[in-house]
Amino acid sequence: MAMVSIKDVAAHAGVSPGTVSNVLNRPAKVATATRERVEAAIRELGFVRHGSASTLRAGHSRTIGLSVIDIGNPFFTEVAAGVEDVASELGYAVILGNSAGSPGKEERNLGVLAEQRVRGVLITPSGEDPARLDRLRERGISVVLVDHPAHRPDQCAVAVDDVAGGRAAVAHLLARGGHASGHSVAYVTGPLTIRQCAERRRGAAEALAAAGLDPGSLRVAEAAAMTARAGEKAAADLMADGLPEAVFCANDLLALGVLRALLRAGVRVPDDVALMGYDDIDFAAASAVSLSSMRQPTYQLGRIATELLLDECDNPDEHAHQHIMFQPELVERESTQ
Amino acid sequence: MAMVSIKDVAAHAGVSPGTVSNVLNRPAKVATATRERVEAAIRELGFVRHGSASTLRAGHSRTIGLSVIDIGNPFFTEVAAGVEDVASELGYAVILGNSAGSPGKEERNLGVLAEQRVRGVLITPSGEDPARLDRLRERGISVVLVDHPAHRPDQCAVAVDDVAGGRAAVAHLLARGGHASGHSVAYVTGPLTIRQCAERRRGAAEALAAAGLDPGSLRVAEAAAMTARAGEKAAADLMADGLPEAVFCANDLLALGVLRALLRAGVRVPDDVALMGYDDIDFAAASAVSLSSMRQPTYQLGRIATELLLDECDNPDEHAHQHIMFQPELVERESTQ
DNA sequence: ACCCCTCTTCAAAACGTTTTAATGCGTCGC
DNA sequence: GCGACGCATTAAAACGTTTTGAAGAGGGGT
Repeated sequence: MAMVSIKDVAAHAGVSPGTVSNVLNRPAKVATATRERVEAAIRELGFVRHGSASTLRAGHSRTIGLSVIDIGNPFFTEVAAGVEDVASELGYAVILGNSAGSPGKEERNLGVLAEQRVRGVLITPSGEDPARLDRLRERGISVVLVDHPAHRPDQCAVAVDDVAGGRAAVAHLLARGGHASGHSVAYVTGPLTIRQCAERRRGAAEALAAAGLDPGSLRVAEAAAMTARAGEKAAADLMADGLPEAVFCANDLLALGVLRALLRAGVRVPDDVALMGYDDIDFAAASAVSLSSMRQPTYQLGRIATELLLDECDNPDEHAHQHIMFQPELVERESTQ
Repeated sequence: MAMVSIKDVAAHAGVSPGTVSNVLNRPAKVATATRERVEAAIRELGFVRHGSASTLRAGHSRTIGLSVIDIGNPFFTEVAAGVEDVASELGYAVILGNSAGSPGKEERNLGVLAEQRVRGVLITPSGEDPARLDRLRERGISVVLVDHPAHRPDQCAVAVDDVAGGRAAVAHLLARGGHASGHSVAYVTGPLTIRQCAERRRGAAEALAAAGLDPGSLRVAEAAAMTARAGEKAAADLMADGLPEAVFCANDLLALGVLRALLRAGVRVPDDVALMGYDDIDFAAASAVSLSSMRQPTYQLGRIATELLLDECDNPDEHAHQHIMFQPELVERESTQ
C-alpha cells in the first residue's frame, strides 16, 4: 500500500522529479550516468508510474476502447485478438465494451470510454447513428470503424464487402441447379437493422436477379439474434412454411443452429437442403455436416484497424485516413456439395 | 475539442466546483434546487467527468482488469461476457488482457493494469507464481482468481473441481467396457504446466485406479496449445503409435481437432474410438459427431467472480473472502455412445 | 579573459477532480 | 432577543505526473 511516487524515486536517486519524468518519457535527453542511477532507483523502490496522473497532465491516455456487438461470437473474438495483440505490442491497454446489440448499452459503454479519456475507439456500430461517434470525435477521441464502411471521408474504416459476399454465397447456392424460382432460396438473418445483415441480403437479391429470378422472391427469416439458438428457431419457422432448396445464413452461428434443427427433423444436408454460412469461424469446418461459408480476414481486421487508430493518434499530422475494403472468399464444404 | 470542466459547469450554474462534485458523487448532500440547476448545466454544456483526474484525487479508479489465457477459447469468452455484464451494470470499465499462455505477456499485461491503477484484477493465472499477484495486492489492488483455487486464505477464488471432472470423464469412458488396460485410454492435453490440464490428468489417473487399472498406464499426448489445430496434430501422433480405445481431451477445442483428424483417417467415433471433451462449449453439440463433454458454469464463473471482486472493493470492511468450488457436470452425447 | 554554445538539470506551474475544514445563514429553544 | 445548532455551500489544498523556461556547468574559439 506504500505508494511510491516519482518524488520518492527522485529523492532516492538524488535528482529532481522532472529528471525522473525525462528518464521515463525521453531517456535520450538525460545523461547516461544519471539515467542509470534513476533506473536503479526505480527498480529498487518498485516504482510504477501512476497512469491517471500521467493522463491528466499529458492530456491523453494510453488506452483505447473496443466496442463490439457480441463478444460471444467467434468473429468478434478474433477481431479482439488482433486488436489486443497490436495494442499490447505498442503498450496500449484495451477497454472492452460489449453492446450485445443494444444501442442503449453501446451508448453507456461509449460514455464510460469518454470518461476514461481513451485515446481512440474501435467500434463495430450496432446502429446507424453517426452522431454519437461524431460527438466522440469532437472530444478529440479518434474513431475507427471496424467491419463497417466509413461514415465520412476524414475517418478510417476497415470493412469487408458484404454485398459481394451475399452475392457470391447465393450465386454458389444457385449454381447447384434446380432452382425454378427465388422462393426456393431462404435467407436466415439477424435483425435487418444490422448493416451486415441488410447488405448480405442485398447481395443475395442481386444474385437472384443475375440468375434471372425475381429478387423479391427471396424468403427472408429474420431472427432476433445472431446465435445458434436463434438459428434453430428460425429453421423451425422455415420448415413450418415448407422447405426451401437452399438456405443462406447471415453468419455461421445461425447456420449451425439451422443445421442442428434440420438434421434433428430428418432433413438431409446438402441432399434435401443446401446450406451456406458466413464468417468461416473455426467451428464451421468441424460441424456435423461441414459448413460452406464466406471467409473474412477477421484477425487482420482487428490488427489493421488498431494500427490505423494508433497511427492516427501518434502521428496526427502525417496520418492519411484510409477506407479499406476486403473481399470475402468462398469456402466450399460438404453443406453445398 | 473544447474540454469542459467542472469549473465551467460551476460557473454556468452559479455555484462552486465543490458543489458540482457533490452533485456528481453524493447528490443527497445538496439542496434539490441547486442540484437541478447543476444537472441542467451539465446537460447544456455536455460535461463529461475526467476519469483520470477523479482517479488521481480519489485514489481509486472505476476500472477492473481481466486477464485470461486465450480469448479465442469460447470458455474464456463466456467468462468475459459474465464479467462484462456485471461490471457494466455497476459502472465499471473492463480492461482486457490476453496472456496467450505466455507468462511474459501476462506479466506485461499486469504491469499495464498496475499503471492504470485498476480497482481489482480478475485473473486465470497461466503459471503457478503467486508472487506476482501478491505484489499487486500490496499495491492495494484486489485480486480474484477465476477458474483457479485460491493461493491463500485472504483472497477470493471461483473455481471448478477439475480433478473430479477428469475422474468423471474417464470413469464414463471406462464404463463403456472392454478396457483390458489403462493403455487403451489416451489423454490429449495442453501444456501440463497449466493447472487445469494437470488436475484433469490426475482425475483421469484416479479413475483408472478406481477401475483396478494401473494409473501410470494412461497414455498422455501433450499438445503445445489448447486449440483445434493442436488437437489434430496430437491425434496424428497418437494414431502413429496405435489407436487407443478411448480419448479424453483437456478441452473441447482439442477434442474437435482430434475428432476431425480421426474422421479424416477413417476412424469411426465412437465405434472405434470413444471421445470426451471438456468445457461443453456451444459447438460441442453441433460437431460432426456430437461431443460428450464436462459442462462448467462458465458465464456464472465470470459473473460471480466479478461480484466478489467489486464487493471486496466497495465494502472492504464487511467483505468475507470466499473460495467457491463448482462441480462440473457430465454431458453425454454421440461421441461416447 | 571573455563570450557564446551545448549539454544537463531543475524549480514551478499546471492538469481536473475530491475532500476537509470553515463560513454564512436561518431556525429553534429558552 | 440571544446563543446554539443544522444545513447548504465554499475556498483551498491535495493527488502524481509532465512541461516549460531558466539556470548552471563545462568547453572552444577569439
